Amino acid sequence: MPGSPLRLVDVAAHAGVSLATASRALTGRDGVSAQVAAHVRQVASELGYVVNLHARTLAGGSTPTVGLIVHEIGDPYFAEIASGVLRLAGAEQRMVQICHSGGDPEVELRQVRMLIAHRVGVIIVAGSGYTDPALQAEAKAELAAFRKGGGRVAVIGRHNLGADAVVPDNQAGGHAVAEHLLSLGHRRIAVAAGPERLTTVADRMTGIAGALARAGLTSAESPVVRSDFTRDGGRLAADQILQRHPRTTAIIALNDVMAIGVLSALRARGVAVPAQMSVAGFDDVSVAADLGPSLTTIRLPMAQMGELALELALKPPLSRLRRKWTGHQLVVRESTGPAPAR
Amino acid sequence: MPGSPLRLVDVAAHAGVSLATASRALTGRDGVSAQVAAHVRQVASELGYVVNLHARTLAGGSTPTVGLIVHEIGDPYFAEIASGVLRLAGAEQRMVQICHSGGDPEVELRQVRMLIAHRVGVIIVAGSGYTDPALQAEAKAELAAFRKGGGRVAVIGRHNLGADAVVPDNQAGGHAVAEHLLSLGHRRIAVAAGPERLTTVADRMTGIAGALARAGLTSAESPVVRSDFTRDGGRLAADQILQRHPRTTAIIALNDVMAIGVLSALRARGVAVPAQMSVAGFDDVSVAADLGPSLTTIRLPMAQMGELALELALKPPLSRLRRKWTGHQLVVRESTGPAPAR
DNA sequence: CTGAAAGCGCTTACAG
DNA sequence: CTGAAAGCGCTTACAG
Repeated sequence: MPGSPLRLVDVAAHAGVSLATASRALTGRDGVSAQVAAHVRQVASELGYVVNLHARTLAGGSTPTVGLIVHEIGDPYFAEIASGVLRLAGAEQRMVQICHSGGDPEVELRQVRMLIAHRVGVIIVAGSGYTDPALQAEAKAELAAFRKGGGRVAVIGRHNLGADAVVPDNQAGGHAVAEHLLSLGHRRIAVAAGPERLTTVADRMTGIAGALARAGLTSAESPVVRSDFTRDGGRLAADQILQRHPRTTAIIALNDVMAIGVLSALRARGVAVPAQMSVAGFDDVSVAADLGPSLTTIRLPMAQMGELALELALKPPLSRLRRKWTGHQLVVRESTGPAPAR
Repeated sequence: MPGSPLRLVDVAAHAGVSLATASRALTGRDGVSAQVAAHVRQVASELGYVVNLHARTLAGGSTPTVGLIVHEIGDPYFAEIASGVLRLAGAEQRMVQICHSGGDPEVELRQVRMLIAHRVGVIIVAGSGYTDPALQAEAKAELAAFRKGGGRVAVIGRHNLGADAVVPDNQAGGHAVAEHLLSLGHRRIAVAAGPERLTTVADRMTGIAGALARAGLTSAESPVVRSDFTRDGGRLAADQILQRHPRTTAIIALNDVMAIGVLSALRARGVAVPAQMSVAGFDDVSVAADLGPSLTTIRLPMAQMGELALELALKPPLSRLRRKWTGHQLVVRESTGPAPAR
């Protein structure tokens, strides 16, 4: 029965109450007797009434729509986060608008503005923050105004956005992978890193560098090669490491997608993993277990992080900022092994 | 400068024209001189004006928002399709609302209704159709009414939804994988299939069955094991094949995600791929090349399919239905090899 | 607790 | 080509 959608007046008429009363009943406002409210809701659901979101929003009601900003939805890290957000949003009867930032603070700002202009009720920024707070200063100001107007915000990662945050265990995770490789006897450990400006990269590096320094490795023994946070970036980084740091016996890629690129480059060059070179990643995207060889990595609960972020945003705001740490877990698989004897 | 958003009246005042003229200028309606229109647009962009979508939609204007229904965004097949949709939508200044159907026709119907109730302008249904048209009859009726009201619809896959469609080359692709395995000398080829009611499954099966029958394989030599269209489904199917059809030398999984599960189960059981068992998938998700062993599969251009679907939906509707075939490509990698000698 | 009325920011006939 | 006015379907002060 896909007829022309019925309006709140229709529901009101059926229920024998005024438009105002019907509105109050359905929005859960008080100012209606519980009986009348229940009756109206009953009638509405029997009629299959669905509020016109645009009318509601225009009239100043709250908007249930969630805006989610990711770097790139085709990246499994973000796809899994989005999956968590969608799951919870579905249960809460909320729609989710997803947009790409490409990991570019300017695009991110544009998307934030777009979402605000479209009057979403909730904004979730996933993906890394930027080590230079200036890069997010404008977005922070926009979001502050948005919150003042009743909007809700949560971020995933260490951002400078002044919002409740789900914070991945990046530093501790970095420490853990590095310790793992050291314990296998590696003393020449290279890092395939993503862009320097990302806090995710910086934090993981901090954890790794701390562990390596404590073990007495010099910077010549633990070179860092910068590249993109993508599969191709991983390939490039691996090639550079092989060329410039030929004594390397282990590579830590700062995320799994890069690690996949690293493995691919090593295979192309005929370098056996882990016999000649150990490789570790970060995130534990769902395919990590199925790679050839399966990937040792740090597990982060991406889908849960997405749910948690939405949950945070939906809670009544506190005067102080909330911060939820995700925890992490070292998952040892085939791609890491003892350092080759020399 | 995140102040309170400015309205069209403000732009009109700045430009020295009436509200109506400003509206016509910005929506591209005619009834304004080109000069005035250009001036208004200039002023609007200088002021950073962004239309209030809800007011526009309520007033009867067209809604730029795109609704995208996928089975599950965490599945790389859908993540890659979504990536294509988001890319084009971004270029067209459109927001995309994504929701999960879980591959369940009832949920799909509910989501279609939700999107219509939320007055999106475009609906894209990705994921397989259902072999039983009755399962989509209601959704088809809803979408027909939606289109009559000016809404635009496109689907990806062979649906019974009466809409323009991007149709993956499922049957021809199925034929091609089967031929590939036959050419390698396999005569005991099992299929790890997804749910029977999905047209994607049916079409891929048809292609495979045709090739196998032409080669003279009996149904005992080419058993079909049904399971979920997931990694776990693939594991289960592989275990069953090993148990009940021990002479099998090749397994075709009806999508890559299942193939990943098959590879995983075979590894757990110590079955060498491709020495003892060849494995092929379907889709060529981006990790297929990096699995251990890398996966022979049929490549479908997922991201492009997403773009194409949105492109179709955005074109002026034709009286007849449009149908775009995707093409396919057999990608041979390490997971398939000659049938083992007996 | 309930209802009549104003108003949210647009678009679109309707006049000129 | 341009403008004044009605109306989209809600919510929310404002009266009662």
